Amino acid sequence: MLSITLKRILRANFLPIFDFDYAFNTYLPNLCSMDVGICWFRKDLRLTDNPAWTNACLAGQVIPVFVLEQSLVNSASSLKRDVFFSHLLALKTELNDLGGDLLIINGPAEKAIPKLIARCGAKSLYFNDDSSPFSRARDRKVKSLSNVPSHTYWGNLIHPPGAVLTSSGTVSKVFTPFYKKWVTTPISPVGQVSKLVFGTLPSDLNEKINVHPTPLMTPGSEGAQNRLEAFLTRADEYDNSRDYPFIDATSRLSSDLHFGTIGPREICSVINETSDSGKAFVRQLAWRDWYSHLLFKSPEIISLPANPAYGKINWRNNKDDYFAWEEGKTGYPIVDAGMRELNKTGFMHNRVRMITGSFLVKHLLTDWRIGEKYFRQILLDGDVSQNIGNWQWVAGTGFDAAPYFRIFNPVRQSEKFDNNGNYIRKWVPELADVDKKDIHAPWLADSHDLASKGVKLGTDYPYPIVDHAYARERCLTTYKLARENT
DNA sequence: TTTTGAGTTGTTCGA
DNA sequence: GTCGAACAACTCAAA
Repeated sequence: MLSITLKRILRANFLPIFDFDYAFNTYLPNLCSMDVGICWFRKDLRLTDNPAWTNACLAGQVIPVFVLEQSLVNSASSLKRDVFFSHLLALKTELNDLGGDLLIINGPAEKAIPKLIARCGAKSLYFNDDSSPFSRARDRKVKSLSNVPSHTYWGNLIHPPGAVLTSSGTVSKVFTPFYKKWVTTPISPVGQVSKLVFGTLPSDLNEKINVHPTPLMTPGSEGAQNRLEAFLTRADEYDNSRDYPFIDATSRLSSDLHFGTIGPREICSVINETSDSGKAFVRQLAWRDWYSHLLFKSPEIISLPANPAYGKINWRNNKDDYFAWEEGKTGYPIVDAGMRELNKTGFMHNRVRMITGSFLVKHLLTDWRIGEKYFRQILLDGDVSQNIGNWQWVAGTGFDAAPYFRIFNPVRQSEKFDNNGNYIRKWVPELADVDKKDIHAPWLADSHDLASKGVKLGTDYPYPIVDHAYARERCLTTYKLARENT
């Protein structure tokens, strides 16, 4: 449960902490006079800082529903699926504890929601918006087929698309001017849930879910609150330490933000924004909004480079290279460590995401969309808008992206950010005994030294699949050619 | 309309 | 080991 301190802070910040005593003891509504509304949960599996839920509750009797989209469920890794189902069941339990339930029905939503509305005689539909093109197309259909008013909110962002614009009314294509506006835009409060009356659920529609509970994280908003609290104890170190993958300095809230077990405004409200670390962290939430706003305004960036100068890169897309990358067998320890952390846990430290992403795109000249797809499937925080924005950044094709000639040197990065090699040792156990001086580039080490640590290159750990200096030149040439041919 | 200044996260080379 | 410049010009936002 929430600590007393955190609860106090949240209340002080007028966020919608549910006051159950108030709801049940002081407000006794007249059931008959209240309209029924559907609250459609999507990537907002929480009851606090959730404007769709808050407004649905205020409006009348509420029927909470989740629609299982098989295509989405099937495209996620089994781990991501289990984490998601665990969150979903946690929400269901939370609603059960309040005397209600979460109806879980099979999609597609454009059939399921209108059917449910008709079945329940609902008068309105509430949900939180999503900027991904898939979501928007589906939501348009749902709205047009529903025959009742839809009330939608951008509850998963700090500011909605359109709220942070340049003086000419566009979304800034450069981050810093966006951020300057963003950070001075007042955050609109989400109203408080002051009453809650559940409508009668057509329980015969409820689907059964098989979950393999994952030991990786406590599910639901309770788990998310625990993670937020844990982060707050080390948040002062964020600015100094967040770049070092072996240090537990990042918030680890990205997956909760993706599934919506916590809301960004709630996180923002407990961060000390006067400190350097607090500012740096909140700035990351601005990036999150920015990428979402950009995708909302320019849905084509889901598959096309935001910068048309890079529309004609001659990708190699070599399959062997790609699979070596995916499996963490490139021969560059920091790259392999990152990919193995990802494959094992569904998470990768941000610094290492840049290194592995840059390696795939620039060293191997693999189309960024291939890496984007893989990350989105496997990452527990894999989110369309964020993944697109970050991969386009790494590839140099995005808005305000890394310049094409900025090519990460995996060895320099490794020396700089994992100097002792502890991150590598954790995820590439065959190198666990290798000395600090040899671990970043084992192919440069004395083979006898390596052998004494139990490593024979080519047998126990691969040689690098490509030479850095060669790959760097190849990348520069290829990108230059693409620019010239535009 | 024109001008000005700024721009997430790097690398390499030479002094 | 440390420092600054070059990389390659460019685009964008704001004045």
